[in-house]
Amino acid sequence: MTASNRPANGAHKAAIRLENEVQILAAAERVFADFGFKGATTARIAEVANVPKANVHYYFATKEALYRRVIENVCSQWLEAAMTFENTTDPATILRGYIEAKMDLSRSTPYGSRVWAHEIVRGAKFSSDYISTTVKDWLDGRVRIIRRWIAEGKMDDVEPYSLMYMIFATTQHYADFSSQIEIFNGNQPLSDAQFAEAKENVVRIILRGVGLT
Amino acid sequence: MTASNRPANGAHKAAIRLENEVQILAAAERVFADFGFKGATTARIAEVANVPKANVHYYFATKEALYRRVIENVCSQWLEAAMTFENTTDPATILRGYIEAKMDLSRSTPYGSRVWAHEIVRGAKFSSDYISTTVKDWLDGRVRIIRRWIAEGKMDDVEPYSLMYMIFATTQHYADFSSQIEIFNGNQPLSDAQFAEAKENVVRIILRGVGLT
DNA sequence: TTTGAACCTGACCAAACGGTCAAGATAAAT
DNA sequence: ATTTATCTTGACCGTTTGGTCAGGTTCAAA
Repeated sequence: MTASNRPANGAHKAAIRLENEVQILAAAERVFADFGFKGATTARIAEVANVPKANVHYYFATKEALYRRVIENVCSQWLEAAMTFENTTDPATILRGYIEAKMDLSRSTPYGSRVWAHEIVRGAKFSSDYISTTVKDWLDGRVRIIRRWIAEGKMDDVEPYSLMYMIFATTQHYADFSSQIEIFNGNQPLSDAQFAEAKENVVRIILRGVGLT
Repeated sequence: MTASNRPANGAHKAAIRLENEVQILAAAERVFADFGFKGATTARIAEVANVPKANVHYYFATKEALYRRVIENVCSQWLEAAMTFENTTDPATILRGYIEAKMDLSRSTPYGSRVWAHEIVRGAKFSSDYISTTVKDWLDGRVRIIRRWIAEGKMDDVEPYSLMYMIFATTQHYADFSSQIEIFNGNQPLSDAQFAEAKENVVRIILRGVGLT
């Protein structure tokens, strides 16, 4: 663990650790998504990650510690998707960009969203600290931006929290409830074309709904 | 209690059974909502229902059977809320009525919604049969009604499934993610006034979003 | 009053679980 | 070459869990 100026110094061991951690975290995300915190077993996570169970506990002391790491990874991914709010174009473009980014995340990485869903439905027992600080600050910032748009007459006078909750709920629904959507779609996952249409519909209804088209 | 003031015809035994079943089902709904299928324990359900654990298994053979009953109860409640679609007034009134009924259910009985959320996020393992028959038939019926409204030029040409998913997601969000909303609201549950405002905002954004105002 | 069906429950069990550990294997530092 | 630190893993353990069961109680029909 010493800082070294020799490039090859301990690089192999470090690579092993990194690769194992990544592999275990990816497996944990899938298994927690499929079974929730209590339902997921370290044995199953080890099996998916293709390592012995004892090795999971070597890299992550407890199941809870592993779970917390997964939760944090998911949330930081979402906050990145919200960078569109920093742009200085018109509200319609900004909101469209955010909704589309959120929909794309539900499509590309649904597991993380489902872990988050399990966690919140269960009462946010492990993540309430994180939500009440980092996430709340972020949300309040966006709400202020929306209030400014309303004050400037650029959009309808809607309650910004209601709007943001609608965006959260609708976009994440395509990840969290994908099994239900799949059944309604004749036991077929949404095709790329179907998903693109859904995305456009979501954007259109919300933008028009707040008077932005 | 003497035989004379007891109901005739074995009604007392039937009443005992009914009351115990109701009590256990109510407790199960709460516990499943808080912990999911795997995380919930029959011991905890028995404790909340105020009966010995063995009695839970006397009335419901397995934990899975109990869970299935809870799931079905929730869903049939939702289907009832959709009776508004049978009315013969204008689309705006019908949709408003449905959204409001769904929001009210999220407010009055959030536990059932959260059990459903756990179940679907986990992959609908126990409910896929029910969804692909009863629920799908119901949904397809509403979709046909919406398509007719569109054909008659009464509302915008939006994909009806996308619209219904948005209504599902947004209304159920207020039950399923209430712990998150509570944190964003300064660690206070939404007051009646706040919830009424949220409800009105949801109705307004969606109705305007599909061209119904 | 008798009889049998339905209800009740403390005590129990096999299986599954998160986590531990000792002993060995591998890589890095000296 | 030797030592030291990290990585690996099968075997193991105490606890929790869903479910069982025998023996008891209550109720209502005959």
